[in-house]
Amino acid sequence: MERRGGLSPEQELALLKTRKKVIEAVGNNMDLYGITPSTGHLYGLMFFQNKPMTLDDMRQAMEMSKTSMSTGVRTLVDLKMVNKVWEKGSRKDLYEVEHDWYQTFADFFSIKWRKAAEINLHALRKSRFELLALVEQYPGDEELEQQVQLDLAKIEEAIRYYQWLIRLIETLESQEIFKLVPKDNG
Amino acid sequence: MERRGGLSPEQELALLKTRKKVIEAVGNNMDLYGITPSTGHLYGLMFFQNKPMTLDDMRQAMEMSKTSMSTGVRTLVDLKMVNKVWEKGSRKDLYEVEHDWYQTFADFFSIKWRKAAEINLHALRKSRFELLALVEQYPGDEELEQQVQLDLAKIEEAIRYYQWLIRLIETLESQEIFKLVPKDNG
DNA sequence: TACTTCGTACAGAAATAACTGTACGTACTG
DNA sequence: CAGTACGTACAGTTATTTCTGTACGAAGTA
Repeated sequence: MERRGGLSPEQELALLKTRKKVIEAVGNNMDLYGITPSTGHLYGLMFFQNKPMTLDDMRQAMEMSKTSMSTGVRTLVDLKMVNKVWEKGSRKDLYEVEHDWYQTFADFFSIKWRKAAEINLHALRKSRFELLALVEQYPGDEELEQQVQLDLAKIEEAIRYYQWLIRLIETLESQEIFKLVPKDNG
Repeated sequence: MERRGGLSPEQELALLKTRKKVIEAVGNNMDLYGITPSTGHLYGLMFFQNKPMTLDDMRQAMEMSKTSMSTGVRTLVDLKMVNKVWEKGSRKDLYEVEHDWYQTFADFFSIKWRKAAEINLHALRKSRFELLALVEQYPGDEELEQQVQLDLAKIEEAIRYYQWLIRLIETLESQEIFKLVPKDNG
């Protein structure tokens, strides 16, 4: 029986077929991370690779341009889903997936959600300040005060929410979340 | 001083200007929820509305087609970010935002992330089953067993991760998360 | 029953995002 | 010092998504 890479063709085929289904399932749901389908597919491909990949490896496996691989892998590196690794003697950049998915999840929130929360929090606080100033500008104007109060109540509540969200993200960043929701199914 | 809706033009302008900045900040970051910018903007608009809106109200305020409002609001309703409300006497459908943002956050994970986690978990378990069957099909083939073992280890770890993720989402769904990460900044 | 009004399905147009090939800067190699 | 290999910026093309106008079914009204 002819063997390639230690496996018979049927065995290799069965392995690849099984991988493919997982790659597709995982890749399809990666839009939650704001990733395009093809970058998701690239990630899935790298997931089963047992050694770091170069851009040319990816290009060949994905049958796409090297430019696309470059931008796709950059997206994944920015999200810390993939790490750039060093191997002596190689001039090419090497990449491999971060296999700690708990960490990947935490990093995603740390990078994307935290940033959004901070931007919104800043806008809300500025808005609160401006509304309070507006009321002070027209002392005794009850109609104004009433209108402003409606907006202020919403803004205050939103501020509380974002503060909570940031605290939640911090429990992810500090690994404290695993004390609250343990990894093992105890 | 001329008054419209109880406020002077300058006051109204100041209020709208302040609102606009919040709407933009919030709307811009809504891509995290997989929502288009214009649907995000629609959400921001509705957020400051003090009464339920009809599709025609939205069309007018957004200066867009009614069809777009219909699809946009449907997206928001599907995500439970906006609720359809009933008002006697009105033939038109009325919508208002869900102001409990903690709930909105929890619903989002319940709807989107949980679904993705379950799909992936299913694919992974099926894959695990197939790989174990493959090994059984070729008893004593150490090379195969070794190769399969590499994939299996990754799959097992991924399964553990998704199980954890689903448990985390369940703490959101059950409000238990607020015991772990309290709303109030104690 | 005929006449409105409402929301949305659907097809085409407009806008946006993804992908490719070329070109170029950087860094090794001989 | 050429000469080569590498990664990516950039502009143009292709593909996808978003948005619009028309059309139509459902439900209310006279």
